[in-house]
Amino acid sequence: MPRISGEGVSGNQGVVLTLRTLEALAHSKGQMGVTELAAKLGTTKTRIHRQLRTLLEHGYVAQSEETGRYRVGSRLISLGRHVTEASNLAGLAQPHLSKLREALGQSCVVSQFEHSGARIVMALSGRSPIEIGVKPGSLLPFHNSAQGRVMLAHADPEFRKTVLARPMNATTPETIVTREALLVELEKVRARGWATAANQSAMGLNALAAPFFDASGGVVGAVGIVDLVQYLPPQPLPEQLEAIVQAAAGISTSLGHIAGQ
Amino acid sequence: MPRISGEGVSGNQGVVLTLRTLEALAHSKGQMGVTELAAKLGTTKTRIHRQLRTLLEHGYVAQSEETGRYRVGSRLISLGRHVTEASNLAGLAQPHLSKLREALGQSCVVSQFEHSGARIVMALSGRSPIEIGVKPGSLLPFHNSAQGRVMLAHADPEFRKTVLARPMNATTPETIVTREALLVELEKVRARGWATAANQSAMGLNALAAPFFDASGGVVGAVGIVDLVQYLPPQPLPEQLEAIVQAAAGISTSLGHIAGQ
DNA sequence: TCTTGTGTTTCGGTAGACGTAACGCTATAT
DNA sequence: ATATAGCGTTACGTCTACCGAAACACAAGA
Repeated sequence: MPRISGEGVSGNQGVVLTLRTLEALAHSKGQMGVTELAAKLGTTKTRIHRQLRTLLEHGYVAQSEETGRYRVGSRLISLGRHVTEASNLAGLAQPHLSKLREALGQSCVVSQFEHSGARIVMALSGRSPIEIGVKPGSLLPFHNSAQGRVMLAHADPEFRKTVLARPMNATTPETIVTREALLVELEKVRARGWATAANQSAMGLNALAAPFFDASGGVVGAVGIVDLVQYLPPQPLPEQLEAIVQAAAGISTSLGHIAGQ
Repeated sequence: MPRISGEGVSGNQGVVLTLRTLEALAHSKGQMGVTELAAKLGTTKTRIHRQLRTLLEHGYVAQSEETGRYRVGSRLISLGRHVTEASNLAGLAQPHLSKLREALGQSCVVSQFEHSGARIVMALSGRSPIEIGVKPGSLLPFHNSAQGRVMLAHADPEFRKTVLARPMNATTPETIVTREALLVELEKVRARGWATAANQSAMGLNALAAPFFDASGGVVGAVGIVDLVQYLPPQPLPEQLEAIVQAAAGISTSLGHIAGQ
């Protein structure tokens, strides 16, 4: 007999499987097989297969012609574009960034997590007559920038592993370029929730960054300040730390993240 | 008796309604009611309501506490982020942009459609010693930029209407600032598939842009070139037109768009 | 106060989704 | 070569979980 509604369980239950399937496909960078999905989602192959058939027919997923595995489809991408546009990271982060600039007077930056690094989304230049900052649209490497490090530290462990396997170039004599050293640094960063990068991308330059997260707990991007080491020491001032952490927390909240993991 | 599979109809059918519901919510900027959704999707209130209940329980949609209407939820936003990241407009467009720069030697730009204007995603500067271009991350207005105009011309008619109702500032004496004149220009742009903007954002400057689309046929962004009017006349050269249109078509194809609307 | 609109709930019947099990097929290992 | 193991896919009968029509509770106007 059907459980009508009562409490807790209600509505369609096939739907949640579908959405979890799409989530799994979206989170996995490449393609996924039926069996793999069934195992990951704890259900039978048949169910997954039927769902995928339907999704395939409507263009939400696509199937590799040769391997038979499935990947995100064009219609889902289109949906994703509309959704992210509605959420609008730049607009959401702007008040927090302005407040940060107001409080510290230094160059402030918001960047977004991408698989190839930290993409600068927005920047406000500091009050100092000397222009220190990064250009919007540019991509910061994971290994030698505060923004990149703090994202990598909070990213999916498996993804972190693949990044650490990539070769790292030294932009200064002090740049961390060995897998082991960076691993140690990242562990420290993850534990305290913020990262610095003194003399890492250029001598005399430092940055301080903290991550923000969305509702699912995944890291979306980072907010940070950039300045000369003289004004932003390797061990940042308490007010700088507090301001950054607060700004990051504010953006997280705006993104629907519930504090406390 | 169940129609097993046969041809045409197969798989779950509740799923497609759910996804169409999410699409409807994503496309409408604000919130939507149960009745409204039911009418739009051609089904009963009951069905929609149950779907929404399930989606609500899992965080894919959110419900306004006071009006009872529904909007996109945090978890869907998170999904959208992952999906769009996987599609990666910047990476996709890069080869086409490089080819364009190669062919014309002028400053080339890719921008993405946003509700407040054309957001510059990527730019390559030209071969000329004089630096002409736009900075990545900046936002071009709809009314006085070629990129903005070509997007607006191909955007949803209703959205175009709301944009045209907004006040427009004149950045040069020649800038089109009246609703009627812009409407005429947009109609021309839509018909021929490309836009220019000579002396519109600054005197002596011109731009040429063509739009690209995703699989659903919606405009995603535009690719364009920027140069002095001297080198990019109000009526662009045939080779410039051809190169731009080809680049745009190439990006469309990469995005899964099937040529011919 | 009556009407007309919301979003929400109930309820029985049925058709559509479910699991089990078998099918081709391709690679890998024997 | 041959056997094995894994993949994505299909078949089919059971049964459950979704569906539609109609009623409900509440809000806003007339």
